[in-house]
Amino acid sequence: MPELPEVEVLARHLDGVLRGRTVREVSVLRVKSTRPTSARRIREALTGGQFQSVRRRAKYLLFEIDPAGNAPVFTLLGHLGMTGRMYLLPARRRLPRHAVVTMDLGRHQFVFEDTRYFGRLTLDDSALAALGPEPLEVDFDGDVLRARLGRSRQAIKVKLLDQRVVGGIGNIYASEALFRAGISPRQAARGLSRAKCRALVHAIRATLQEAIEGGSTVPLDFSGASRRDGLFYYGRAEEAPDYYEEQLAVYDREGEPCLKCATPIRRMVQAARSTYFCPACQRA
DNA sequence: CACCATGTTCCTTG
DNA sequence: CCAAGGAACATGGT
Repeated sequence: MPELPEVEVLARHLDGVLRGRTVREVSVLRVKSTRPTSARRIREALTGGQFQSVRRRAKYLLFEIDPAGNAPVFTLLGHLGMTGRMYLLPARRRLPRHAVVTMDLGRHQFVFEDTRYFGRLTLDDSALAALGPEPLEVDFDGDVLRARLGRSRQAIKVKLLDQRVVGGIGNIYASEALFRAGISPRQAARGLSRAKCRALVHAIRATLQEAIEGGSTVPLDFSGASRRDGLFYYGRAEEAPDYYEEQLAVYDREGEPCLKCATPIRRMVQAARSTYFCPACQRA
């Protein structure tokens, strides 16, 4: 689920529901999910604290917390991994099987649920330092991307997944942006011209922005209680229109006609991940 | 049983 | 030292 647009939509939602709320109690049900911070440190840091804001950086959620007492404001870092969800439930509501961290907020409880345990809720923010630029910031342009690609011979698709190059793009939007820009996912990063880099940046921004808007205009169910939700699988309310399928031009559409030229979409594997592309619109 | 999955990190190889 | 590839992490769906 979670690439930049999904995390952005979730961050806006959580900011609205958490701002000003006080943490009465914290339960760490899976020690793994807070590492390297211990469960005890998480409890001590958060208990009695108040949420000031929730923001996003790349695929990370940043919870600004004003702690109990006179201690300075600090940041709690969240990452959803592949299957993480974060949402509020009424107090005392039964927890899902894979709840990993919960916080008692009074009438509600905050739930971090994570089936595969790849996600994190931690005080360790060291991962932020290595992140590349935010793709939606104005200073991210073709020349910035080109400089970050450097002399690498690696395929551009693989490079877009490298969070040090640019932050927030995942496997779905990497394929989508390359299709939109008409660039072959196999293209060596160092071989992209200035013009191609500009086109790619434009495609990345448009793709991410549209996904954010799509997620913002649809009623979302962040608990995923309604099954069967495509990309916003954390995600889309059952009665909502089938937004996801309509949005994605190539991802998970192997064998289906290209929306531009009707050539069958192909799937291939790069760096052990699926890449989808149109062999006609995205020539090497 | 086989294969696949929206992510990150670590180990190995060249 | 670096770049690149692949496995590992863990669970569930098809």
